[in-house]
Amino acid sequence: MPAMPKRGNPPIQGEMLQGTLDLLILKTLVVGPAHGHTIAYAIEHRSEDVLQVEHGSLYPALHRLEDRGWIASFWGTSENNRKARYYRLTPKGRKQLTAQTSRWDEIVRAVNRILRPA
Amino acid sequence: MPAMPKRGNPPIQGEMLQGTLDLLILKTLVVGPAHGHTIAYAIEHRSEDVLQVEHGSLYPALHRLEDRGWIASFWGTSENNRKARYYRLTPKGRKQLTAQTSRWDEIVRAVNRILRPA
DNA sequence: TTTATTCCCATAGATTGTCTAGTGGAGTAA
DNA sequence: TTACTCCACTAGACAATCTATGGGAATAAA
Repeated sequence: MPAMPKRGNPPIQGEMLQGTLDLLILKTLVVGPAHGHTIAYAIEHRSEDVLQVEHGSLYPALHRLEDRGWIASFWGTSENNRKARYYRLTPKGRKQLTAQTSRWDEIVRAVNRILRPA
Repeated sequence: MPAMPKRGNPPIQGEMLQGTLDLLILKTLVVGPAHGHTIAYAIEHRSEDVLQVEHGSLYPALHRLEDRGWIASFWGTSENNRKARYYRLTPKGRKQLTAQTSRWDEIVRAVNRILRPA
């Protein structure tokens, strides 16, 4: 049986989330380390299911962020007693978060200037 | 000699503009038909040079939008007396503009909920 | 004990949209 | 004639995502 749709409007995937996933992951890790599943769930939940995070996007993103030194990983045990790879924000990642947040704000302002000129 | 940098922060290209270009083109055409050069200039100017539109992105986007029936094209003569392909918004494109605008707003709200929880 | 289910990590291949780096033609100015 | 600007367009590379899997390990059900 196919899964029931979540609710409300169709969730947003790649198409418009592009480039934003990294920012959202960094932000999610501010409160403390987390593993993949938790990160994806947090983003979906805190966006009220508007944003969807597919596994095929999540793991490449995590590896990408780790390669760049913005997050670091270690093995641990999840709340459900499963082996899980935890990610934590590095100092470099914290700077990135600040930078990417203002970049995001700037883009939103710029797009809105076009969509809704004064 | 290399071109001088425009001004202020580095302009935003693809990386974060992704998926937004179509929306911006549609919006630009609301006031009337325009050709490629004008469209790119309008987006850059009205965003106060925050958004950059490369030709290598612009023309594929225009062809894409035309394929989908959201814009239509015709040959004309530019203000500088050059042959130019003008694009105009179709009724279908007008609907798309409305849909994509609220979609954009929804994404911005969702991302902001994560970046700045209440 | 066996089987099914859930949790978690991970990858391969296709697709999409962008970028870089050009080509070419036609009007205009030097 | 030459150089320059305006305008359209393309090829090839690249980056981030998606779809569709696979697989291991803990738990629950049979």
